Order: sequence, then C-alpha cells, then structure tokens
Amino acid sequence: MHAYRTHTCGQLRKDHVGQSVRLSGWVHRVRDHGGVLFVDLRDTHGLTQCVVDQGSSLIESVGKWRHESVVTITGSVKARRPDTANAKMATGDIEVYMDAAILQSAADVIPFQVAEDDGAGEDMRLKYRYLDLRREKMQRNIRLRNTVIASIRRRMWESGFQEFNTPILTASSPEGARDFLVPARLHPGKFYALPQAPQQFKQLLMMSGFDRYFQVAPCFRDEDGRADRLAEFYQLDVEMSFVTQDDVFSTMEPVIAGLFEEFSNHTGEKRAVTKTPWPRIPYREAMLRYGSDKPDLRNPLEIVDVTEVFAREDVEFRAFKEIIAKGGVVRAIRAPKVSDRPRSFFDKLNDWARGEGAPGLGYIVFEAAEGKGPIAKFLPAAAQAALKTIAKAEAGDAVFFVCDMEERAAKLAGKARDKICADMDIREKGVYKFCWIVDFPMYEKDEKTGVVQFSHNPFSMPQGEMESLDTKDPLDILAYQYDCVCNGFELCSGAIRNHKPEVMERAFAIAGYGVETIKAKFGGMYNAFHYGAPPHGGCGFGIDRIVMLFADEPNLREVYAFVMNGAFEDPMMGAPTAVSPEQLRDLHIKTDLPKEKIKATG
RNA sequence: GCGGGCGUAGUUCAGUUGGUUAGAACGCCUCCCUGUCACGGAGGAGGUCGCGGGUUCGAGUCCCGUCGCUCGCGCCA
Repeated sequence: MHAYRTHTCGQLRKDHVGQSVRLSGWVHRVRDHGGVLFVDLRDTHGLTQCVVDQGSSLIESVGKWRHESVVTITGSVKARRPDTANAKMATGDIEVYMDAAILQSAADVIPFQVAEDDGAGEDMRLKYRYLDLRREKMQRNIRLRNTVIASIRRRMWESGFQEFNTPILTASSPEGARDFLVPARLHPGKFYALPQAPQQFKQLLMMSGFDRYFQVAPCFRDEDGRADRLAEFYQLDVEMSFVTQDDVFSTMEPVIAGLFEEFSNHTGEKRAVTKTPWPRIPYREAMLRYGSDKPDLRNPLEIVDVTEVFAREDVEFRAFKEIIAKGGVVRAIRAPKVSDRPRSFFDKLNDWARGEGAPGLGYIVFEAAEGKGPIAKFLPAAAQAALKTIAKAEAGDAVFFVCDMEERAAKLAGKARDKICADMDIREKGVYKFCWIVDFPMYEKDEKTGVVQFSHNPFSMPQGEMESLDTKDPLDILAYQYDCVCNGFELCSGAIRNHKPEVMERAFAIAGYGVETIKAKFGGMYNAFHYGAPPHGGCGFGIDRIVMLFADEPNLREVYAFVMNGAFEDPMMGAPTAVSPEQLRDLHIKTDLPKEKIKATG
C-alpha cells in the first residue's frame, strides 16, 4: 500500500465498499460523540467522512487532532446505512472506518477558519494566504484561473499562434505608466525596467518573420492599486503579421467568444455571449451615445445631443445658454416610464450629480401633453416637442440633462447613464455583451498645457497614413487603435502598428519628438523598420479581468494565488524589504528617504 | 499626493445620552455524549477598546494628532 494514499478524498464511492484504503489530507471538521468519532478529511479533490468506531484504541489520539492538521488514515470502506448517508457529499454514500491513523503534521490554532468563511479581513487572509487558499472558494477560483489559461493556450495554438517568452529585464520606455526599475550592478547608475507589456518585443518578432505570436505575459506597472489593478498582472498578448484591423477582430473573436462560452456557467448561471461578429462602435459615437469608451451595453439607456434645443431662441434657460455660448453642449438621457416614480427618485439623482461636482441633474418629466419638472417652464411647447423627437421620449418618460464643455458633459452623462440604470434596476442580467471600440483619435490635447500628444500607443498606424499626417488637423486624425469591451470592462486594447519609418517620424514630429528621440528611445525597433518590416498588429487581453468576470468576483485579488495588498506590499513574504548596506554598495545606490516616513521594515 | 469608510477577545462583530465588573457568535481549553455531517450539552480561559495627547468627577463612546487596513480620485501611452 502506498505510504500516503491509495485514493483521494473525493474519490470513494459505493463501488469501493469492502476495500482497504489509505487517505491523506487536512482535518476539516471533527464530531466527537464520546464513543464514536467522525473526522471529515479534506484534500483538493473533496471530503471523506472517516469514522473511529466504538471501542477503537484510536479514539484518544484522533480526538486530539486540531483542525487543519495533516493526517494519514488507513481503514476499510463501508456503505453508510440509508438513514446516515449524506446526499450533499459526493462521497456521502460511504465512510472509512479507521484501523490506523498517523498525525503527519500538527497544526497550531489557526488565525481564522478554513472550513467556513468567517469573514476574516483581507490583511489576515494575505498574511496566511496558504490557509486562505485551502478554502473552497479560493480553490475554485484558482482552478478556474488555471483552466482558463489552459483553454486560452489551446485555443491560440489551434488558431495557428506560437507561444513565445520575452525578457523580464528590459529597457525603461518613456511613454506610459511608471516603470518598476531594477538597478544594473554591472553598469553603475543604469537600470533595467520590468516590462509594462512586451510591446516592442512582439513587434520585433513580427520583424523576425514569426507571423502569429502570443504569450501569457507578465506585465508590471508601478502605479497606485485599485480593486481591479495590480502591480503585476497577466495579459494574453497577441501580435499578427500581414493583417488588417478586421483580421485581428475575426481571429480573436472566436477565441474569446469560445472562451466565454466555455466558462460562462462557472457561477452556475449560464450567460449568453454576444454573437460574433461583435458590434464595432467608433470612439466618438461611444462617447456621445454612452459617455464612455468602455460602454456597458447591458444598460439600455442611451445619450443624445440636444444642444440645438437649448440653443433655440424661444428657450430661456440661461444656465445652459451661457455654457452653450462658450462652446458647451447639452446631453440628454431618456429614462423610460418613470413619471410615476416618487419625487425622491429625481432628488436622489440630483444629489448624486452634485456629489459628482455638477450643479445638479436637470430633468423634464413628460406625463401627458406638457412636461413637468424644475426646468420645464423654460421650454415652450415647440421646444419640448423638438426635445421629445430627438430623445424619442414618450408620455411617461423623463429626460435628464447634462450641460458642460463637450468632454466633461460626455463623461458626466456617461456616469449619469450608469447611475440612472442602476437606480431603475434595468441592467440586463445573465449576459456578456461585447463590442469593439474603434477609431480612437491618434492625438489629444493636454488639458493643462494645450500641447498635442499621443492619446494612446505611439506605435499605432494613423488612418490615411502620411497623407492624413500632412493634411489634417492632428486632433482629427484617427488611429487603427481599438479596445474590446465586455459589460463595461475594457478587456483588451490593441492596434495596427505603424511599420513605416517615414510615417513614424512624421507622427512623432507632430507630438513634438525629433528623429533623435525615436532613435534614443525606440532605436532597436526603429532600426528594424529599415530592414523589411511586415504590416502587423495585435492586442493584449487582461486575463485577470476575464477570470474575475467568470468567477463573478469584484476584486482581482480573489483570482490570484499569491498577491500583494492595495499598497503593493506582501504581508506574507514581507515584500518590499529594506536591503543590506552591502547590497546597496554593490549596486552603487544610496538611499535618500523622506524623513517622516522612515519605518523599521527590517 | 487627496478624499470617504473602518480599527473593541484568535476571527467576525455589538456596545444606548459619556456612568457599576466591556458583551455575542465562531474558534481555543476541560469534561459529558454511540450516528453526526455547521452534531449536541456543561464549564472555563482569553481584552493596553490601534497608538499618543486633550476635555471631563468619569472616555470604548466626545475633540485633536498619528498609524494601519480598505474603497475611490489623481495616476494607469
């Protein structure tokens, strides 16, 4: 007989009755009845009830086992009587009568309960993560994550992609988020950076002739954390040669849709996945209709522009008119069938808008012929009719207004759209609603400085290429830049890349960078463009966010085995730590700490 | 860097208008119990109320500061 186990704790059934077996696992629960004693033994596969029968000499030693100790038991499988079988357990038809029991590793008193969720705080769970990971929900989440990644790999290989590794120690890049830096001992004063994404390497692989790359790529960004943002995370990183934007979509849609179909019933509630091809929504349209570049399409509400109504001469609502005169816009959201809602429904939304920094959330309720509400009196019948036409409002509907300069109005309208949907409880349930947001602008104007800069990836190909760069207002130039959005989450961002050095030079010049900058910062890739570069493009999917959606978890840390807290510290490992003076000397580094912030971190 | 919330037993929490010896559940320890499966029963241990200062006859409770955790803003091409 094997030293530790002949079966797992989830394996034994009626067929095994009469067999002599050995099981190993953790003491999940103990029920001591004096003469007879039950131990639920747990491993990652399940639970088995093990029995110390009356008169057994084991009763004293087994009775002392603490929860979460690791034990090995040997015994015979017996069928449970019908009145003692447990239909809730997979192994509930049998139990193992112990002949021998070995305490392999005694557990101290545990800091929180494993057998049940006792609501222990996240700091405790992270400090004792190995205990937390023993719990049923975490076992489920981590297994889900592993099978999702296996499925992704299988689907990508089946789609003709090859998986690559790219460097972890690489060069800091000037754009984007803050880099994690690693001092280079052999090169005093110089640093490696951990990759924010393998962006340049995957493009260089295209230049190397591999035409379908993917990687489950670790990415590192030194920005402040959020519930859905970690210092280290994983992307399904993808790049393809000789493709158009539509090729990228039609290649990735079946992979992602298939993945979502496969895992969409993980929580027990089967969810419908948007049929491919997914809707493609231009960025500007998304900002107008949804007030967001990551719209939640489960929300049926849409935003329309009603600036023309409030600009009419017969409308005397000065609060809006003054903003329109300065170039502002008015956006409207129709909320269907809310005229019977109590006044508090509208007041709450108004209070919410004030909390968002707006003066309020104006509205008109169309009960019958004429509109009611605080600003209805400023709009004569003809203007109200025009408003109803544009907003497609009917009797019983309300229309909410946001007025500001265009970008701010769009964003607030987007938040209001989400808030009204939540308050009305009309978000569609049981679905994954996908879309691609396309035609992102190539450039944007910095609000503070007024300087034109890249709005997304500087390596994106501008639509119209050189001609657009030469002839158009930079702010009107669109890029082959796209996002994949699901239920309001940005799952993926990508682009068709700019593989032409002369177009790249021009594109960087508009953003204020000379050729020297390109050579200094992206020299390796810029050189490669001069030796035969295929047209190429790709994208990167946030794997953790995908797993979050499947697991229906609100927090990224629930789908990682080992993870840092919100301040990017690991309470279990003690990272980050102070290092010895010798280590710093090796690296030619002296620290210059803020005085009030010195903590004894070891 | 900024803002909100939280901080009381090992864990999760309650704690009234500022007033006797700070409670509950789970866990832990001792004992009882032959069929439980969240077993049941009796008893017990366990607290610098995050820390520091202040107001007060009296502070877990009020005020100030500080630290920690958490959510968000900024940031995240």
